[in-house]
Amino acid sequence: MVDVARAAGTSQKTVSRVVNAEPGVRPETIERVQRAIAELGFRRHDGASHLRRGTSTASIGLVLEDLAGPFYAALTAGVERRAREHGYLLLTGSADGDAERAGRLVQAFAARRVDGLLIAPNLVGDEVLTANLPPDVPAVLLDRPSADHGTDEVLSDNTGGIAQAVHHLAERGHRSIAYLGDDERFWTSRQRRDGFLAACAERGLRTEGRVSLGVLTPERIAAAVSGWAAAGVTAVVTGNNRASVALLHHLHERTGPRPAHVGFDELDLADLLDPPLTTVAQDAAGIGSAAVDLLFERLATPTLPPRSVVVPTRLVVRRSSPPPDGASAPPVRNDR
Amino acid sequence: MVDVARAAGTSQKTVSRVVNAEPGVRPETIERVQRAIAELGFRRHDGASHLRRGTSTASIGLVLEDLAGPFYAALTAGVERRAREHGYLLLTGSADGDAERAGRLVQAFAARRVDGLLIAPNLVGDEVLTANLPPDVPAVLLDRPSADHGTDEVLSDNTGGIAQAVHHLAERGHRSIAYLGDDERFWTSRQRRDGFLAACAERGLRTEGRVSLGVLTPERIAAAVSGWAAAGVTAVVTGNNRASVALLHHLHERTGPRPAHVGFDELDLADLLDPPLTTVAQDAAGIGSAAVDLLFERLATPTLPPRSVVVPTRLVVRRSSPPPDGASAPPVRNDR
DNA sequence: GGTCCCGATGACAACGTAGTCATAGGGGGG
DNA sequence: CCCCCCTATGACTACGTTGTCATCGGGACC
Repeated sequence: MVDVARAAGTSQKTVSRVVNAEPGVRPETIERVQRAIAELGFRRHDGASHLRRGTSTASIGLVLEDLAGPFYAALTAGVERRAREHGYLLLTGSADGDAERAGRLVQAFAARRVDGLLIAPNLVGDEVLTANLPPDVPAVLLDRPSADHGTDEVLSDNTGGIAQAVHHLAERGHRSIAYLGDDERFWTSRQRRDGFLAACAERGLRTEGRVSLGVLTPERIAAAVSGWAAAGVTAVVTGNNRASVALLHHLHERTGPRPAHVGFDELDLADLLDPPLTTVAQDAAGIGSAAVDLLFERLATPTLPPRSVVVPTRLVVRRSSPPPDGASAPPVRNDR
Repeated sequence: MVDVARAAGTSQKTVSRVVNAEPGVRPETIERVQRAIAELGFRRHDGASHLRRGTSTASIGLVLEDLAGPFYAALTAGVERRAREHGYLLLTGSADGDAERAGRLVQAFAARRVDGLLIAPNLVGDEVLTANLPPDVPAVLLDRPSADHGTDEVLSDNTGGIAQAVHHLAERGHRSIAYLGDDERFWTSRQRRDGFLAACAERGLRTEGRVSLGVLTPERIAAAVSGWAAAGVTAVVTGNNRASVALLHHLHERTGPRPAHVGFDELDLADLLDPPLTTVAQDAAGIGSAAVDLLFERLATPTLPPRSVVVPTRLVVRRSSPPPDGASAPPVRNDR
């Protein structure tokens, strides 16, 4: 601005006025300053401006588990869209399963003075965040709750979504349903398993020996599926995208009767599979934009109590979940 | 730092020394300062630090077409990983097909004083970027060249990848191959079409009436496919992910003989489709990390001439590209 | 003509940090 | 015992910007 002022034959303060479109500058002065700005290629230094103004940086930080997965990509898109609507910029980073890395990201974002943080890594425990998150930086947890409920959070309706899957299968006549979950270090894996157990209990369905949670190795899946076949299982619910794909691979390479299958979380090509996969679709973009909304509300009113938003899921019935062999779908119950 | 200094009974400058681990501070002083930092919850203001130091902000800006697509998600992951290895933070934004929005993103990133820009939106013309990109901010174009070759660029080997697909089909005995491309406003759509024409010419294959480029409406695809069937087409190459999916949907809802199909760009579930789809896989993450490498090289040596990096593709043969009916695969030619 | 007021502009300080240089205190060598 | 040098520390200033207040000139009004 000093250089521009010299070129325009005015003071640095007047340049500031022109740059910020403040009133009370003569039109011809504005003209001179703008010409000088164009000639010198001047750009305002936003960092210095924020420093002096003491205002926010109009940016938020997003910590993810990984950037490439479709769920996180859709979530990021939802976050970025809503943030941009507010004129905010988005900083992103992925933890890649490393709690220390997540902590460093949180600290780096905080040092950049982001206005708030959105924290989604599923494999990282609370302790790292509470150790790294400065108390004056508002944060929203995504897709996972905080243990002490001190922060806002946005969750998928895991329990309800799994219940949708179980009820759908039960209404089609399945009486022996299994659950295949991902690594139990994922909170969502455990949460959805619990939802599965609850929904089965509500339906009076047995679950003993029908639940498998853990790292998705082909061996574990093969063992689980063959055990289930022996137990008369006719339908499987998979607890996330990766579990769905793992089961599909297993079934793909194997002959014999195919259990009905409902997958939690939508797959891009679900309707092109053979058979097209019935899924419980999560609204990843909706989770992202809801989180941004929570964050802005908290920035406006820091004294709000911690809130928890549950984003509904949607059952997308395709052809992978027919009634079991020999049974036709019973009439739909009317009590729900 | 002033507050910390008061609490520690020292000067602000000594706090700065402790924070930056500068030598020449007595251990007990360090101790006192660190205690005060912990008590007050002090964090250094990175923006002020960068301002005073006059150094870079250790951040780069990434402008994408959209954040949710699998190609862009993988690309972002590659960028973020490499940037983090250098201790850089990543700002992201999507243009969503809007050139003006892309320009605003470029300006916002430049005002934040990012050290460099990575620009990937495929639907946006050069003019917006040249109008918005300050000459002193290094930029790398991704997945699309610049018209005037003034900036570095990283491209997929579109021509070579399409040639891989054509040669693969030709070697299996196909003599009448068609190309289905996405909206021709995408530079990659046109580039891959040209690659298709060149590869067919090299093989002596006719292309008249076998190339369809444009918005992927079901109507256009149906018209193209039925036209091709009349022309004796036995194999189709699709020019990107969306074209592959569109064609798969069309084939899925239609009976009759199924042409062989090779898709440009990998699909997550390609091997679970029926039949599993032969693809030309792009290395999206490799494109991203190569772009970051180019950027850092230019930051180190601003006088480098503009460079163009072509990232190779990889043909993944699956079962959607068998020889045409009645033909067995001829022996593989040895001249290549 | 004097006073008041308003529009336009500039001088100065401050945001939080780090570089430069000065200074105080202490120990060793002459 | 004096001087020198080294260690530890602090005062001051600048980075680029904006808020505050002062100043200057001119026109309107009495």
